Amino acid sequence: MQSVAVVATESQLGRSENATAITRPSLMKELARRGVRMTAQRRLLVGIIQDSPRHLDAATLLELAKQRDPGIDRATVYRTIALLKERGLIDELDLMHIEGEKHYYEAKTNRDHGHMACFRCGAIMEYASSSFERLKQEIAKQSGFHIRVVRLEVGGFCKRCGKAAS
Amino acid sequence: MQSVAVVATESQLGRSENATAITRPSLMKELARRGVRMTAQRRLLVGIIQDSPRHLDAATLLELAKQRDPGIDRATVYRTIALLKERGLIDELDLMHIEGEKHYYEAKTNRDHGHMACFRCGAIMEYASSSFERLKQEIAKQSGFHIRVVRLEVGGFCKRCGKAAS
DNA sequence: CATCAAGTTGCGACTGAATCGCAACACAAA
DNA sequence: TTTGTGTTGCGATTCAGTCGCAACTTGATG
Repeated sequence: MQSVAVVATESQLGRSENATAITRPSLMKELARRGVRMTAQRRLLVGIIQDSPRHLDAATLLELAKQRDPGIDRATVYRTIALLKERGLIDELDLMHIEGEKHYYEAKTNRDHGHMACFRCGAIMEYASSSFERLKQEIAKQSGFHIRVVRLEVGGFCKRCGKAAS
Repeated sequence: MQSVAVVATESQLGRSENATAITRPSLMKELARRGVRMTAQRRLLVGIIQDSPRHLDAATLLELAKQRDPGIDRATVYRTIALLKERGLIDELDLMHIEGEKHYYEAKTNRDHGHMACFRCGAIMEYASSSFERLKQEIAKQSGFHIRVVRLEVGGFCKRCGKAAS
């Protein structure tokens, strides 16, 4: 049995060619479709999340948003994150708390993927594979659990840092 | 290809019979073996973690410890948790933040396992399987990543609650 | 078994993420 | 345009976790 994996650094996600491409459906359209009231602030925040090549934490998202709307408030950022999370449009990550206790967010992709965080250099890599999909199905089947969100995080040392350490 | 899984509720962990038993090596002995200085506080905290059938958060651990040593301090609890975490003797969980932002801890078992959290009833189930082991190995092999910790968390609805909802 | 340096504890002050109630405001349906 | 409902900004607040420091333990050593 072979499995095809997608291993990507943050900025490469979606450009991998050895497996099903990873894509992000439009958050804005999804919200409109579901009849969620759109405000200038939400459009701004959702746009930033959608277009970000990095995993954003709430404080960074606020900073980026302030560059375009200096009046935007922290509470609005948290409320918008909660909105997107409840509706399953973004995923929340801890990235193994590699840098403090904050949470990171990313627009949900068509394929679930895990995150590997290097304790030494801080690199974040994403990993999607058919084995991961199979594991999810197995969990659902064997336990009768109805899966809504999956979070797979791996901490350790990346190839480079693993070598450097030994 | 078949995989043998261990599905267990919190209190059943380790009593499953359809797969490799899940066991917890003695934290106390491990610490002694590694030459870590033992104090009354550490012995108390480590004992509580080791024997707990539940996943403990820092505040609960502090409460339990205070029943036997009222003078014990929050900072000591956090410092002991950090000590055990650094040495890879306990795992840190979020349990999908099903109840606030706190972290939960459990003594590391001989087998990695994921946690399923039911958004409706709050039940926590553990899941270990050979597919999970295979996925870990695949990740390590394909990306050259040296895995230290793995966290697999699944949020959704348990069998009961899934039925009740529909 | 007394000594003592190094490691650990308790304390209180502090940080930083996240939440809340409320009055002012904006959206979109009519 | 109007209007009611949902959203925002603000400031105060909560809550988990951290830190510096003086007092105290531990366990290695003679």
